[in-house]
Amino acid sequence: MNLFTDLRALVIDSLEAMAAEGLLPRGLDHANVAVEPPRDAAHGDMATNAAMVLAKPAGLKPRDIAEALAARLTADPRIALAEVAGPGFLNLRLAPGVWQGLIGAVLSQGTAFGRSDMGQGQKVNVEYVSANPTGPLHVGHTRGAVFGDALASLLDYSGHAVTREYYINDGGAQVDVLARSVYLRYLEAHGQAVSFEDGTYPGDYLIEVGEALAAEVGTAYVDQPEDVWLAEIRAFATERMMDLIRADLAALGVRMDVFFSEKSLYGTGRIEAAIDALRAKGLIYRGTLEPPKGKTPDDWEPREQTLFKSTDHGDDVDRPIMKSDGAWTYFAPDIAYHYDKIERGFDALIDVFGADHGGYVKRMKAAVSALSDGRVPLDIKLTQLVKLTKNGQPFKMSKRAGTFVTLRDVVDQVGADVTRFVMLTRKNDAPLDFDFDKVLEQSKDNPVFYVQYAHARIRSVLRKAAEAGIAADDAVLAGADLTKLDHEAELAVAKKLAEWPRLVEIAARTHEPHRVAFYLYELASDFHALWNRGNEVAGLRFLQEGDVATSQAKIALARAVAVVISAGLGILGVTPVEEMR
RNA sequence: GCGCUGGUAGCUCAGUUGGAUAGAGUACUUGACUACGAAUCAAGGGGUCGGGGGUUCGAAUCCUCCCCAGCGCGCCA
Repeated sequence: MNLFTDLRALVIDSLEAMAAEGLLPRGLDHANVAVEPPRDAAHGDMATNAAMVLAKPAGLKPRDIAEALAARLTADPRIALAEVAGPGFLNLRLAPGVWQGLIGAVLSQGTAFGRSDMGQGQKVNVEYVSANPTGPLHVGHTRGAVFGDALASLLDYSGHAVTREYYINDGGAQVDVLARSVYLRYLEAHGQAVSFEDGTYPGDYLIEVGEALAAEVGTAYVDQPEDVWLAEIRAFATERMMDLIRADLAALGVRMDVFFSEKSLYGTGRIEAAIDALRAKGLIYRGTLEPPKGKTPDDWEPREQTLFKSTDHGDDVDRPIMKSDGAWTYFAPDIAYHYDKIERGFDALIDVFGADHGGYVKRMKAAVSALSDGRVPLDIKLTQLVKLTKNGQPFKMSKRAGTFVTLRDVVDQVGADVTRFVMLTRKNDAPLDFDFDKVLEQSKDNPVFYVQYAHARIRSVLRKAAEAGIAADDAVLAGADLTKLDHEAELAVAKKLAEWPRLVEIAARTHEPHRVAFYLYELASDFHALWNRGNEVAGLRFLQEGDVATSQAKIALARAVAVVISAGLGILGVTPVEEMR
């Protein structure tokens, strides 16, 4: 139930009726007609720009159109008042029954209130995290993980068929480095002294992997050349790292549908097939790239390479897909991977990358555009850095990795729910400050607490109602006499609830789950405001002594707020709390 | 040099396919607990929306040119 789309439909119907009567030209384009909540509540509950949008094509004055439209709209029982304002806005005030009906709808639909069929079952693939399987996840991954996961949930909630996917970079040189690092730990487990040179990974987390390997193969690899053990240890270590990463994700409450191995693309003809698909479109050629202007590398020398003509699909320069030694560049398997997604039949692709991969966006979009002939849109969301602080001081510590703060460090300290919510209190492409003290602070400038507190207060009301013997399960509340909710302070909260389905669609369309977090904060704020007005106006308290019917109506409102908070937190992957501790 | 992402109140940030007088939090000032949880609420001041130009009935939002910051820029993924 989305009141805004309902009312927009009413406006469009009215405009068409006016056209039929000759008040407006026929066949006007209504695409830009909007019905929105006005910024200023004094302007009513909803406003439409219809008259201003249509004035020019209709050759009429905006206010004349608005007057005629107003007269027609007021015939609908939902419209209490329609008045023309400003340059031609039509401000609508809705009948109280509309808002009361909305509360009933929330209670009968539960957290499904706000679900949308906007996606129409479209198959969407959301790829996120995709960290190299060389160690535990760190804070940067945490933000991407939370963002991707919430975005996936949001798309699901708005009617898309979502696949959550992780691309395992197990095909490149970095897993060889991992294998060598584990080999050193393996030797260490056999009592040898080792040192981590040549960029090998010194983190403690590989100690147990080396020990496990030693337990499994004994001394078989000791003093053996690399070609004896590299492939074996690489497979062993990669598997261990993925176990570690899966456990990290689980600790954060992130569950993937698909783990896709880069390695599975090699030696199977799949990369070749993808490149051939591009070649068939005339997009693969041998050529030499110009050096970047203004920044020629010292060791630059012209080199002929196999290139992908990505400039045909919006990129700035063509991109190499094969090294001079004949091996694929990292871009080639990525092309093959996205080709695979396209062939799996997804209608839309989303990749969540760290901001340091920003330079990769255009070529990836070009590849998907080329491979799908422009049919499959690829949106790439970049997540900016997380600046960790504690007491305002830069925070650098890791129990396990030595050099970086891990996902586990964060979750262990503040919990998964707080981590997730805080990570979503910024737009994905803006840097995020994460203060270990602040996020646990119990005050209104901590959104996590503020929203949870509102939910806890509502649960408290329900407990009090139970003590007072007032029936307050959702079925009873949905059937309560909601016409008793007629105070403007109460209706204001109902109006905020009415925005939820609209907010969901906007957030889903823009791929911006942070909007959910901000909405929840606003909803909580409206609820806290109503709560406090009960201090002065006894009639606004949720429990009305000796008046079960009125109490039930007011509890219904509170419960509806809790339902929407639960729905929103559900999208963010956060569990609503019963009480604050 | 080019590209991407940002620049909004002292500080941290929102801002709806372009909509009315640009909003929160914080900080500062002042008020509200015989109350369903005052961990909350109410009120006040605080702005060249980085700058110029353009499109539009209307621009923080779209176009263009500059300034500043972060990131990236041919065989690393």
